[in-house]
Parts: sequence; structure tokens; C-alpha cells
Amino acid sequence: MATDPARWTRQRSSIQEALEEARAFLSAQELHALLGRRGVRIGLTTVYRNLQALVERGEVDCVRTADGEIVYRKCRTVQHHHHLVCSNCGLSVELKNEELERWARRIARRHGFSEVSHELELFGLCRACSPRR
Amino acid sequence: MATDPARWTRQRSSIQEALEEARAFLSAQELHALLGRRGVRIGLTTVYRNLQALVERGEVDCVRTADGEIVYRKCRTVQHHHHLVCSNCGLSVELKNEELERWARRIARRHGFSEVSHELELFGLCRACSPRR
DNA sequence: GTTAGTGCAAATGATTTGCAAACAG
DNA sequence: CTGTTTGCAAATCATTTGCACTAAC
Repeated sequence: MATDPARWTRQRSSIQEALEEARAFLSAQELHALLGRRGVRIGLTTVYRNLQALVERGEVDCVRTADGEIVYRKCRTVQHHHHLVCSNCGLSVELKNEELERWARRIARRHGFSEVSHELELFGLCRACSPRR
Repeated sequence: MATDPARWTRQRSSIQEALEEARAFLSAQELHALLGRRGVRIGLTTVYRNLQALVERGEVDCVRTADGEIVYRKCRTVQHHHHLVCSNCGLSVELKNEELERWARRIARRHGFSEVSHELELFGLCRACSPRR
């Protein structure tokens, strides 16, 4: 399924590498800044385009935050899952809930909806980002 | 809790009225167009500002669609709930799921996250918007 | 060589803000 | 009257696109 890109570029590798290491959701801008700090010369446009391609290929997950920014993460779990995301640092945990999936299907059927997909993300503060202690 | 606005304007009433009737989620732009069609002269800015105020006051719910647009709806259910939304026409059904709420709290605790909120929306095609039959 | 991939600059599009004029109480 | 609300125009801001240039293969 995962159609590989036609050419292997320096920029492409650094993006993949950074995503591989990241334990958090990152916006395209953050990723671009991160790479810049590491000394990788890469255009913001290229970051956007590659992330988009990775999402389309299903290799990266993306979520839209409350303020409308799109954040990306390379997940270990390939199948459908959800996330518990730290609003402060982006740290995230992958979640599965079969019960929820069944419920969604049941609700959709009951109301005559078809092609129903669902989005569920939990946002909060991780231990490290919690105020006091 | 619901602090009322200081002054009652023609624009304010037409927005409230339109929301009251709507059975669907509408974007600020759509609402503005709808009012225009009805012959209400109102600025787009005013629509944005009023919707925002209504959301802050908790009188209106808003959801961000996949393409980043914010859509608004006056819900019957005052407490926390979720939605099944038609991606085509915006028609929506209010949903409650206590089981899910418990699950979310449990997961948050288990991973040491605090102040966890969650967003869950189901998107699909309602009966009327489904292709064929 | 070809042409996918890059990156700058400019465009987009929803939303927000500055500010002077309009009008509710 | 007095301060709130309005609405235009201009500003934001993340993201996208046009296009000439660079580099993979």
C-alpha cells in the first residue's frame, strides 16, 4: 500500500529521521525549526509537502489542535487508534478502544448514517508539564 | 453563568433566531450567507464576534471540521456531549456515552495526565445525503 | 539528460483586529 | 448622552501554489 517516493533526498531522510525519534506530535513549523536547529537546511514548504505525503501514505498520523494547527506524528500502531496528547509539549500515548469502535458503528447504523468515521483525541497535561510537583 | 450581552441589537437577534431553527452545524460564513439570503443586512465580522461570544457563554457548541473550518450549532443538550455530523449538509445528532467518559478519565489517570478534556465527533453521510437509495 | 523534488515568493482563505461611525439604553 | 456594538478595511497566520532551479537516478 505504502507507495514509496520516486527519489531519495537529503531533506526527505532528515524528516523521516526526526519523526522516527519524536515521541510527540509536532507541527510542520515546529519540525522545520527543529531541523533548522540541528543544522539541516530545508525549506518550510518541503516540510509541509513531505508531511502531507506521509499522511496520505498512512505512515504518519495527524491531528488538528484546538487552535487549528495540524500536528503530525509517526505512530507505532498501524491500525486505527486514538491519542492522549499533552497540550503543552505534544507528548502522546496511543490508545485503542474496541468498545468505542463498536459503539460508533452502532450509533451510525441507528441513525441511518453511512461511511462514518470518527475522531477522538484526549488533550491534557502530562506529568512533566503539570503545574506544581 | 450565561452573562447576557449588554445591548440587544437587530443583528444579535437574527443570529440567535437562525441558530435556534438550524438543525445543522453552520460555519460563520454559511450563517452570514444564510442571513443575507433572508434579507438581513449584517457584517461578517459581527457574525464571527457573536458566535464567539455565544461559544464562550456556553450557549453554542462548535467543532472544527477536517478542513479546519469552525462550525457552530445551538444544542439542546446543555451538558457535555458528542455529535454525529453529516459531512455534506451539516445535519447533526447529539450523543451521550457515559462509558466513554469513564474510560477517558481512567486512561488519563493511568498515564498521569491532568486536566484532560476530550473531543469526539463522528462524521459521515446522513440518509438524505447518501449516494443511491 | 529527464523529471521528481526543492524553495523562494506570492497567493489563499478563514478568522481577527483597528478604528470611526451607528445606535441601544 | 455614553459606552456598546457594528462593519469596513487591513492585518494575521498556517498552509498552499506558481515556477524557476537543483539534484537523483
